[in-house]
Formats: sequence, structure tokens, C-alpha cells
Amino acid sequence: MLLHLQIDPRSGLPVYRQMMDQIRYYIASGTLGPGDQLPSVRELAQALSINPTTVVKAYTELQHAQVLEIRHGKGAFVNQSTPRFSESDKEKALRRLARQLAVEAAQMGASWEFVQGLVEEEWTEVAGADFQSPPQELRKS
Amino acid sequence: MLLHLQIDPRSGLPVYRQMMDQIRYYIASGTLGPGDQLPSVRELAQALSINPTTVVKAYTELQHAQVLEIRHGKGAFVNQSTPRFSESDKEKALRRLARQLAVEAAQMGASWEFVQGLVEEEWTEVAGADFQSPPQELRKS
Amino acid sequence: MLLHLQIDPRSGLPVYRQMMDQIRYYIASGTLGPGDQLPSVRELAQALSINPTTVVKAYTELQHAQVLEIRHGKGAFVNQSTPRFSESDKEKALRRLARQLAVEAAQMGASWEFVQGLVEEEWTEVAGADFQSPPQELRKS
Amino acid sequence: MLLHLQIDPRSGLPVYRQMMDQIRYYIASGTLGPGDQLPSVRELAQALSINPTTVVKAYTELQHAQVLEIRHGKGAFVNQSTPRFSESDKEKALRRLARQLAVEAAQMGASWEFVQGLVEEEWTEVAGADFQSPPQELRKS
DNA sequence: GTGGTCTAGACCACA
DNA sequence: GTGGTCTAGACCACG
Repeated sequence: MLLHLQIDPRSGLPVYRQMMDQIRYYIASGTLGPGDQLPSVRELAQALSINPTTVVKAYTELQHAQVLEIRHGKGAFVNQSTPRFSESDKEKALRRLARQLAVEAAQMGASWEFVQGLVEEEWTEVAGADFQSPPQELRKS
Repeated sequence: MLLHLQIDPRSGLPVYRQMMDQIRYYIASGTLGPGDQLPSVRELAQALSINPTTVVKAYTELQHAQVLEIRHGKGAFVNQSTPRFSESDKEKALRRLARQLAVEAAQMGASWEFVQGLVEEEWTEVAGADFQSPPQELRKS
Repeated sequence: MLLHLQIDPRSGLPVYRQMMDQIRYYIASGTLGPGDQLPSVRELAQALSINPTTVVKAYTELQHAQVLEIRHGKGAFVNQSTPRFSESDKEKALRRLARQLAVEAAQMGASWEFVQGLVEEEWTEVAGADFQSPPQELRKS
Repeated sequence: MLLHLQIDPRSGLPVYRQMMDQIRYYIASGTLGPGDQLPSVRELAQALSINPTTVVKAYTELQHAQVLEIRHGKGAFVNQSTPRFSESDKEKALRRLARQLAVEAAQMGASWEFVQGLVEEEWTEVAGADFQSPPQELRKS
């Protein structure tokens, strides 16, 4: 339950957003599975040497994004069900990221092969594990 | 002299930092060379629909970093001796974006084919015109 | 821009939720229209003698609910477009409220006619004004 | 002795207060009379899937308000001389719920017919059996 | 023990 | 001026 989040206060990215990104990554990559409990607010705050309210913000935002489920008095848990998005929303969000990647890669003079390889590497690292992980049909609540 | 900067106010990244990063990229990638003049503050601000003071801040910060030279009444210019990014820095920056794309796509339940197609579309749109997209050879990483 | 929110710290309802409820009411009843600017965080906090971060929380939650649009450095505005909900979500949310009303009314020994009249009164007060308000097609951004 | 309390943990209202309110309603409406015994703490807690300490808190608070009498080792009982709610109090409480329903329905773009139907469905389900729904007379408030 | 709310006040980003 | 983030610490609700 240590989660090993790495926070860089000088990155310009808000701390709570860095936390969100990394928690999402752990979930997507299978390190955290549906139903898994996250560290308590106080525990994580102390481990990262940040204020508890910052952790609360990260958790709350992830709750809004249907990534976490917060149970009062119990703790924060990875949501059971994959959140549903409309196809248009999905494409819109992902296209924004794809464009950002393409633009920066092009500006840096990267080749298409390089970019393609990079994306494939990250995809397999993140989603590959899921395909081999056990089916999630056993969980019902 | 439009520079094609891509700003996302909701990314959590400060706008002036997004600008700095991308200007650095332009310089590192050779799109901007030593001595080249950057757009005027007003011009850039209008093009990006942002406040001129934000542009000023980005330019000033880059001046402090010895990346730009501000000549009062003349404009902003790329400094001499601008270090190019190392290959590892390039990869690190792009990998961060690729990972973010992969994580969100995986959490949304997108297929690999969908992600791959999206990236390819954006790449051809962004880099295609400039680079005469090279022949589609097979690659593995 | 006074908005005249009434907060009762002893009601047991969180302050930010009381604010949300009343802002929603003002919007639904037409007192606040699409595009209207809300009081600034500091202004409202001072007027209600509460902490600014509490106002921020109310505004942020309403932003998540697609009721408000927050423009950094500009202020908070009533969203232009009515948020879209699936029919099933709509019914689920409203049925919860309808049931609560029915249960409590029944426990208090209210008659069906009384309940029906109450709902109709509130509906016309809230939605009636909208039907007579000018069409909103002129706004484009 | 199930009491049919309706608890919504996400309403923002403290659970113990929701319980207090509804127990007061039961008493005011005559469903619970002076001297009647309430469910045991454990029984209620299990039925509502909440923590026994929460039930204890609700009972204790009602004891302080002289609404209940706690007899050690015996249970909780409705006090003598429990004032019934005035008509205006009834209306105030119900109107609050009716308004909330109207506001949310209006913001979701629901039709009056939809809302009306929903309320009638819930009413008949909740009160129909108990009250042998009286003949449908015309009423105006 | 858990999370939820609120305060008081600081500093940053943006217009 | 606007909103956004973070800290330090308090008290409440819940298990």
C-alpha cells in the first residue's frame, strides 16, 4: 500500500495532478486492480510530505472521473467498472493527446518510426498486462 | 513567424511554461536558429488568444535561461550557442506524452487499432506537409 | 451581482452544498441566465462571511456538473448549453428525489392532492419563467 | 418494527440527521405514538447497512431533544407529549423537496409530464397500500 | 482508524 | 482585478 508516487514540486504541474496521472497509470498498467484500496489520505500525505487536503483533491477528482470510489470512513478504492464514455468524447480526448505528441515530435525532428515505436511500447506496457490479467467477472460488488 | 504553438489552458501546465517548452523545442529541433527573431508579444498573444503579459513572462523566463535575447525596442531573438537537446531528452519528453496517451486510452477501453490510427492521422496532419512523409517501412521500435 | 444566497451553518448541510442548491435554483428559475457572470470568489466569500475556498469548492463542483463555466482570470459564468444527460441517468436522479418526497409526505400524512399541488407550484415557479423567457439562439459563444 | 427509514449517504446530509428527521416525521404523522418502542440499535443498523454508532448518535440526539426516552437495557421509546408538526412546518419541509425536484428536473430539460408521472408513480408505490388512495378530487393547493 | 468540511492565509497564473 | 493551488490545523461524520 505504498504506491511510490513521485512528486516534483518544480515541474510546474500541480501536485494533485501529478498524483492523478500516476495513479491512473498504476491502474491502467494493472499494478492497481479493481477494488484495490489506496493509501489513506493521511498516510499518503505523510509519505509524500504534502498536505492532506492535496491528497483529498487528487482522490476527489479521480472520483469525479469515475476512476476511484470513495467510501466514507472506509477509504479510497479503485472503481470496479470501467467508466463509460461516448465514442465522440473518447475520440476528442485522445485526439488532443495524439496531436500534442505529433506536434512535439515533429518539432523535435523525430521520425514517424520513432514516434510509432514509442507509442507501441507504452501501449503494450500499459495495456498489455491487462490482456493477460485474469478476467474480472468474478467481482460483483 | 506564427510559430504554431499549441496551448492547452486546461492541461494543468502553466501557459507560459507550455510556451517556453515549445519554443525550446523549436530551437532544439532547428526550426528556429540562432539569431532568428520571434513573433512580437502582441502578435503572439493575439494568435494564441492569450494575455500579452503571459507572452512577456515566457520570453523573460527564456531570457533568464539564456535561451533568448531581448533587445529593447527590437524584439526577441534566439541566442547564439543554443544547446540542442540530447536524444535521451527528446525521448524522455515524447515518452511522457506517449505514456499519457496510452494510459488514458487504456482506461477508456480504446483499442490499439484506434489509438494507432489516431496517432497516424495526427502525425500526417502535423508533419506530413513539412517532411514529405517517408516511405512506410516496417519497424519494430 | 449580489445573488443573495442564504447560508445556515446549523442546517447540517455543508455550506458549499447549500450554495450549489441555491445557485442551481436561481439558474433554473431564470434569475440567472446562460452567460451571466457570478460574483467573484472573494466577493461572495466576504458577502457570506465564509472562507473563499468554500466558494471555490461550490463553483468547482458546479463546473463538474456542467452548470457553470470557470474562466481563469475572468470569473465564473452560467454555462451556455444545457448539460446533456442520458434518459436513464435523468430518470434515476429524479426518481430518487421523487421517492424521497413521496416517502416523507406519506409519513407526514399529507394527501396526494397536497403533494401534487406542491410539485406543480414549484415546477411552474422554476420552469414556468423559462417558457416565457426569450429564445437563446442569439448566443453563439 | 422496520421503520422504513430512507438514507442517502451521498445527499450531503449527515446520516444521523436524516434518521432524526424521519423518526420525527413518523412520530408527527402518528405512525409512531407515545410509548412505542423503536427498533434496537443493532437491528436498525443492520437494516440500513450503517454503523451502530450512527444509530446510537441519532437516538441520543433525539433523547436530548426530549423526543425519545432511552431506558437502559430496555430500548428506545417515543416520549409522551410529542408535539405534532404544524401544517406550515409540514409544508415547509415538503416544499423544500419539491423545489429540489423541480430545479433538477428543469435543469435536465425534463418535461412537466415526465416529472408529474414520476411523482405519481412513487406516491402510489409508497403510500398507495397504506392509504387506499382517496378519490381524485380537484385541488388547487 | 477512515474521509469530509471549513478556516486563515500564502503565493502563483492570468486579464 | 480574476481563479488555482497549497499549507497548517481544526472539527465533524462514519466504521
